Amino acid sequence: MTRPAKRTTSADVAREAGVSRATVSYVLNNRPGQSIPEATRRRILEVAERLEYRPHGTARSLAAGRSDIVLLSVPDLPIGASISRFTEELAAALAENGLALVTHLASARGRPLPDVCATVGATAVTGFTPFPAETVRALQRAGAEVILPLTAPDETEPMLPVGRLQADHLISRGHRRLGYALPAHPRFTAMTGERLHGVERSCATAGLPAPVTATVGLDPESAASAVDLWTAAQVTGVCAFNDETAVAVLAGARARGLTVPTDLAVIGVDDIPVAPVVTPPLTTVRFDLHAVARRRAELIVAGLTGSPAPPAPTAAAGTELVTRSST
Amino acid sequence: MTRPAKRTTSADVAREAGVSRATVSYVLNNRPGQSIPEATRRRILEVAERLEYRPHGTARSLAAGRSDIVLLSVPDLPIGASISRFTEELAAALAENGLALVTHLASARGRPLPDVCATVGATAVTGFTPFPAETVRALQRAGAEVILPLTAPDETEPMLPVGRLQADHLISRGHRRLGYALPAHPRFTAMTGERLHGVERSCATAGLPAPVTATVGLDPESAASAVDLWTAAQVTGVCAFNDETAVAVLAGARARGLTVPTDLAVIGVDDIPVAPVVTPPLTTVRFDLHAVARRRAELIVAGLTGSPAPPAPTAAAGTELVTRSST
DNA sequence: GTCCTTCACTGACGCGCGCAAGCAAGCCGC
DNA sequence: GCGGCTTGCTTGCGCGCGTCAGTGAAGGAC
Repeated sequence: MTRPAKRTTSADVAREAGVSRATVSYVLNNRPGQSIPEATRRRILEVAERLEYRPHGTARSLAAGRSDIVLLSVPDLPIGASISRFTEELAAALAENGLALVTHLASARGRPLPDVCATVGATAVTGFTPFPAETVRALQRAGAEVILPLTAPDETEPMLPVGRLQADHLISRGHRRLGYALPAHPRFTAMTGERLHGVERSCATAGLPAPVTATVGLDPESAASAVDLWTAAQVTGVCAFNDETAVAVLAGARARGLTVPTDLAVIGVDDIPVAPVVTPPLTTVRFDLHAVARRRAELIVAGLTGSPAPPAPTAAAGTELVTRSST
Repeated sequence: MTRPAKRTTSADVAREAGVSRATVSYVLNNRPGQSIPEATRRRILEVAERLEYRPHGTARSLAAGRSDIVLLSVPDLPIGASISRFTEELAAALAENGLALVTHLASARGRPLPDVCATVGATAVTGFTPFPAETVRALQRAGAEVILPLTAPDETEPMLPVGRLQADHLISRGHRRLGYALPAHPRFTAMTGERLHGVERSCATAGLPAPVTATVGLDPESAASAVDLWTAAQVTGVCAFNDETAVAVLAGARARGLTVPTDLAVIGVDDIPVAPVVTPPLTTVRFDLHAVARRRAELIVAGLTGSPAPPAPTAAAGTELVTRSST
């Protein structure tokens, strides 16, 4: 709620420095192929500094035909902490390349993604899962040049190693029958598959039966029922979809008089802040979101500049076991 | 990584509909004071639909001198879950008014806020705490028209009721000496003051001594030391800055052989997902971030349109006690 | 003296849009 | 028949910027 307060334009700088706008533009973007004597260059830079000139991104985008805005489509409404952190890491990584991130909640009642893409003038669009072909086309018509993830080979199943790491850890501890705790909230359904798949693979590799899955809500009763199920199936180790679910399993075990980890071992994913201070401290798999976000940012920048994509990191990079007392 | 794929402009629609660009603009923005026969109107709308025309936000912003972008300055790097949720709620609430939110991590190594404001062409800038006067001026020069929060009366201490609610609950349970658990991570320091202040006020009102503060890190040892401090001071009830800290206090109490809530009562803030499944289930204060974000969005929209600000909600609205077994 | 090249710039266009002003046609009152 | 009013448009400007084509002056080659 303040006055418009006329902003300084490159014309102001040009006038003050006694040159034309074009020269100012060349200097400030230090465009190659232009011969500008050091004296002029310094003078322009000095004036720009003094007038606090900042190029108007909107106008620049219009002229250049491309903006510095990346649109992130976030699946549902209330999100887990790790996704939020991914968002922030991505924003930070993009910011280092002069790109701004705008997040769009893809709820049913909200505006469709291509609409938003057009109105903010985004040149790149990202999401957690690949977009349907029709959406991709609509986005392109809306001005998006880079759309990720596509179904590129290195992007297919980034979460699979997480499940493998969980299962391998339990198996190495001698557990022969594993359980898998699925989260109750529907917003996770898109992500559960991969992690569970990783656990199944490890079981198969070790010649063990497939994990016994159970849905665990965030209340003690729900968790206790799941524990009953696992006890009946002689499960001794449980991989949980995430740490919240794991903590619920901990509560369920306690409700049934089981001690962790001797009667039942539990391992989570995420290493949430409370993981070290629950009872017993939770063994978990930490996922290096920083690295994932960074890589995503690199891919976007590469796509925008037309440079080749950076090499893919090894599959399990950034996935780390944090051993505590629950296993 | 796809082709530019020329976008449809309003000129395309105009040509196809056999009218001028201005007419298209008038119809699509259904501008009052223009008399356009229903036939023409329908024809233009139909063509726009058919060509999948979406106005180019960048150009619109340039022409109108104002963008539909709101910039949110987020304090430090890794953020608590509740702040992330606020961000998302705000984005959703703004999206309903056709505004897009871009978040900027105000880290030291990042670009300064006014820079970002200019490059994304934001018309409104928000943050969690009021901006220093100098920053406000720089933002205005960068094109920001609305800057919140200012030190408006209704925005000053939104978190104070949270502390009051915590303390009042413990006092009503008969506790006469309270402790306050401060988080160890420096990123919270800007926010601890208000909540602690609320607790202090309630203590003063009830004629009790000021709360005994202790810093509690997210590890059992740190929490145990704090518990020792409180035990020595005959504290029987602890208000924690947030749920994570509260869970740590729970661990500290257990480490010292105290039972919760009989020996030591604990109350948190946020109602994080694991709150119902820790031992014992955590009593906490839930903060209606949805309402806060909504109100913030309303204030921004009001500021942008020049309409009067909506009435302030009552101070404690949206703050709710969730009673479980830890008190 | 003429021609060519390099240097150091400048003029002007266009990106897609909102909006002020203008303008032809039709109609009305007198 | 004429001035004035409404209706239904159109023409044209400008937002701030990137960028291309051009241009005058200086310097060198012959």
